[in-house]
Parts: sequence; C-alpha cells; structure tokens
Amino acid sequence: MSSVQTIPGLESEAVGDDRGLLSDMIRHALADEITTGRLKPGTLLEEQQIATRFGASRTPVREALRQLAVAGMVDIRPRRGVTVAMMSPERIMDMFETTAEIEALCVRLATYRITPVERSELQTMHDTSAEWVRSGNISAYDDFNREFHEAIYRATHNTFLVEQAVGIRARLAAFRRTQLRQGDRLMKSHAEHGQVLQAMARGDGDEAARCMRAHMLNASCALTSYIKDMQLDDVSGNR
Amino acid sequence: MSSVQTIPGLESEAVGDDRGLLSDMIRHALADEITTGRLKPGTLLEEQQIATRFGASRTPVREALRQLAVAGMVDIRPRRGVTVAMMSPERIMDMFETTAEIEALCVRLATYRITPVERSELQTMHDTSAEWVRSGNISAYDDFNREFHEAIYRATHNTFLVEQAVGIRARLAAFRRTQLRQGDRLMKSHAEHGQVLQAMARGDGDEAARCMRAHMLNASCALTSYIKDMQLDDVSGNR
DNA sequence: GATGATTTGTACGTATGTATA
DNA sequence: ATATACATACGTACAAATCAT
Repeated sequence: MSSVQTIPGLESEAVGDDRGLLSDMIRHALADEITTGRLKPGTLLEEQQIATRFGASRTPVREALRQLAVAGMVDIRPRRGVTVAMMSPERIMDMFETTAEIEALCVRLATYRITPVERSELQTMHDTSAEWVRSGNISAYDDFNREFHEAIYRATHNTFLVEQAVGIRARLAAFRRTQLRQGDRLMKSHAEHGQVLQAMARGDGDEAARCMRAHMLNASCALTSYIKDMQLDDVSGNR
Repeated sequence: MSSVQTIPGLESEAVGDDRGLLSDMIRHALADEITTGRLKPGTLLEEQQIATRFGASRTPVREALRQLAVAGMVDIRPRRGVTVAMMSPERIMDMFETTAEIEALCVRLATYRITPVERSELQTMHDTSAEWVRSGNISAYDDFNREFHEAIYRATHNTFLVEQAVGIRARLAAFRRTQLRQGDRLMKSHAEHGQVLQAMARGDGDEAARCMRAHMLNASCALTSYIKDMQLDDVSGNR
C-alpha cells in the first residue's frame, strides 16, 4: 500500500535521503496521515504530543505544522492551536471542480505534446489496469489511477503545471480513495479512461478535455453521498 | 504603491490582528520583497541576519523561511542555507503558460456564473482603467490589473480556484510588473481586457477563454526579452 | 469573573554538518 | 587532506496567552 503522497514543495529531495531533516520526516508522516484520512478534519494537533510521539522536540514539529498550513492541510489559529483543515462540503466540491478543470486542461495540452513513448506507456498502464478492475482490487486500481493521471500531467511537459496538479490531487486523496468503492465505479472509471485515451489518440484535445472533465465529475458524483457522512465533526465549521 | 500580495495560505487572519505572530510578519515582509523583485532569485537568506534585521530571534525566521519554501518562493538545501527560489527561463515560461490556462479556465466559468452586480463592477473597473492608460500611470494600471483579474477569479464563485489562481499570479508578480512598460503594452492590455469583457457579455465562455489566453500570452511575449536580462545569476541553475 | 493549568510563541544554547583555507 | 570557521538543526527554557475550573 505504497501511499506515498507527493505534494510539490513538501519534499526536500529525492528518496534515499535517510539523514534528512526531522521536520521533513514529521511533516511527511503527518501529511500522509491527513491525506489518507487517518487524521480527520478538525482534529487538534498538539505540538508536545506530536513531539513525544516522534521522539523529537517541539521545534521541528512546529516547523512541520507551519509548512502543512501553507499547503492548506492544517489550519493555524495563533495561540489557539493547529487543527487538521476543515473541509466544508462546499469547499470539497470547489476542490473537485478545480481538479476536474485542471485535469481537463492538462489532458488537452498533453494531447498536443505527448511523445510516442509516453503515449505507449499510458496505454500500457491503462491495459494493465483492466486486471485490477476484473479482480476488483481497489487498492491496486487506486494506485494505478494516481499514476495514470500523473502520467497525463507529465505529458504536458510543463513542470510547474504538473506540480500544481499533483498538489491539488493529493489534497483530495482521502476522499477519492473511498469513491472507487461506490457501485460499479471501478469499471466505469476504466471505461472513461479509455475514452480519454481514444480522444487523445485522435489528437482531439478539446474532446479529450471534455471526456476528462466528465470523468472527474462522475467521480465527484459518486462521492457526493459519502461526503455528508464524512461530516462527523461538530458544528465548529465557524471559528 | 500598495503592493500587498495575498498568497492564499500565507496569511493567518483578517486585518486588525496587530499582535500577530512574528513569523507571520517576517514571512509577509520576505514574501513581499521576493514578489516585488527587491529580493532577487539566488540571494542567500541567512537566518541570523534576517533575525537581527527584524529584531527577532532565529526561531520565527526559520518558521517563515520554511513556509516560504512550501509556497515555492525559496529553496532550502538542508544545512546549506536558504536562497530565493531560482527561476529558470523554462520554469518562468511554464508558470506563465499555467497562469494563462488557469485564467482562461476562470474566465470561462466566470462567464457562466458571474452575477449582474459583479459584471457591472468589472465593467466599471475596466472603464476607470482607461484613465491610467491615457495618463500612462503604470503603477495604478498594475494595481487595477491585479484587481481586474482577481475579480474574474471571484466571479467563478469557486473559492478554492480563486485561491489557486491568486497564489500562482502572485508568484509571477515580479515579472509582470515590468512587462507593462514594454512599448504600448498598456494600451494593448486594456484593449484585450475589453475583448474579454465583450465575449463574457455575449455569454460565450469559450471565446472569453480564448481571448484571455491570448491576452496572457501577449503579456508573456512582451516579457520574454526582459527575462534574459533577469538572469544575472551565475550558471548555478543546477544544484 | 477570577485563578490555575496547559499550550503556544519566542529566545537562546549546543552540536552536527558544510564550506573554506 | 586536515583543520578551522560558520550556518544550520534541534533541544531546552521562559514568557505570554488561552482554556478550564
């Protein structure tokens, strides 16, 4: 279950950096727990508690929390503590719409700029994923899904855009994960990927964009019902 | 010269918070100096130096720098120091393209969702800006320009998208500022805004998006020549 | 509403790692 | 190549504010 969430700007260097900064380790750990949903919105994050948990002092913990705040994953109310970012249903929908639009944007650019090698890799990934659909391996499909979409980002050959897209996608990971369990979403998702690839193959960027937008909105709809259950936090949506 | 750059996630609370966090003050100050270009890419930022400059200890400075790193405004090389983020010409172009696409995206959504009041305000802003074009008041036009584009973001009624758009725009502020001085860019910019507004008035979101994309790319071209001069930093584009 | 406990915000000290002579 | 200098990374200490009673 390699749930390595790569949030641009939130990783210092490539893998293998074992003697990395403590604040980085803590930040990665917390970011992962937040994106996977293990740390639910509204949860208070006490510095000392986290520090002892990681066998560190408060200093690196504070730095980690401050950085997560910029990434929008936690909210800091000065002198009142840090909480996992509250996501109102409206905000979640806004984030989904933004993701859908940015993905559509990416796939349009990718259609015009993808290299033969990239196209081949993308198709291979897609074909391979059929196996996860057949076997109902949601976890594997979820991993593939991220790889698939990120491969499209990269095919834009716009590094900055890739970072933005990956960053936004990561922030919705907790919600997307469960979305695939809804009904026959897995199969539909696969089919929609196929449509996107076909439009890309025809070089029709606008159509690919439309397909992608529809794909994302379908995923969003599959999620809508679930979101309401997610709101197990009290009425403290305000301050 | 009210150059208040609002980077989403980089401000803790509304105005009036005088006894705010020191790290926030420092971060805002540094962010402003970086976005305005007063602090040039590649500049080394020493903790102690900044601390004494702000009459603070190194702790809040460190937190500020860490946060700026997540926002992509500085680069941190562990135990080697913090430098103002290097922007390669390729990266700048990537950022410009991304901005152009996101602005296009925003104006399309805005076309369908803008309220009559918002539409009126936007038109009024545009009309008023004609005065700055006539008088050649670049500073005033630059301020208006940001307001104009952000008003379009807001007209999407997607809070998250607004935050993303504003954040990306802010990171290009240093480059955009000078771009308006190029030739008759001021007048052209105004005319292009008018075309965008006309397309919006017709309810033609796709055409508005095309106009906006063209508008942004024109601004980008006006800048290309300038960017090369900006590269006064050595060949240390690598690590 | 006042007081005590807890937690955050800032300052400072020390060690480790990096750059330089 | 070794050693020196220096900046960073982390820990600890204290002050101030928030909250809980």
